[in-house]
Amino acid sequence: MTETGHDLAPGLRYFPDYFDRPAQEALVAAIRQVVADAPLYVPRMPKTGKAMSVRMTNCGALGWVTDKDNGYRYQSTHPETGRPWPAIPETLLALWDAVSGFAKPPEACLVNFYDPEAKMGLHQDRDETDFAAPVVSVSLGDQCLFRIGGTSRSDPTRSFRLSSGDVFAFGGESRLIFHGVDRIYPGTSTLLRNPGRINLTLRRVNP
DNA sequence: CAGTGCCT
DNA sequence: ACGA
Repeated sequence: MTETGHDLAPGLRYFPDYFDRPAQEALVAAIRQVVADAPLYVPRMPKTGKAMSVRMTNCGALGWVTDKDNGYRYQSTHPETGRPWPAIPETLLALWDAVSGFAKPPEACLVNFYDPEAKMGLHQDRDETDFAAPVVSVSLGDQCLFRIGGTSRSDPTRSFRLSSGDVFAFGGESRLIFHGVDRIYPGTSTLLRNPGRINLTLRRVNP
């Protein structure tokens, strides 16, 4: 495992190619099982009801969801099936143990599927009740242009071209940084059957 | 403002 | 930069 910490803000950690190809394939198989149980759906913005460009699902005790009427929140059931979210795959729990430095396990794993046109605007992950634990993020499939700023929206930003198997963690002073995905580079990975990218985000929600 | 749509 |  390699960690590139240099030139990154305190609390930000980047592990390029954390997962090798066989591990990525195993992770994709596990995520396919999650999606078979908890289908991808289109999340909607609070108040406007505007569709986001990514499709989402979750695994874990809690999942991050958003809709027009109730906005951003965590809940224990899939918004369309009403069923509890499936368990977080073991590989991801092991990743959390290796990288988070946090004793308690993650409660939520948000699964975001980006097709080639999908984007995610700059935002903070701030719907958790406790920010002591880091957010741990895994990239699978096509490369993307990932942008990170600071804790204020107006802070300057830097961009990274993330590849399949890369892991990013934001903790400490960087737990609440703004971050987003500006573009997907279709055809840059053979991991998935279809062009696009999967992002997995592990979070601790409650203290 | 987890958005869009300009602009350079 | 916007207007929700």
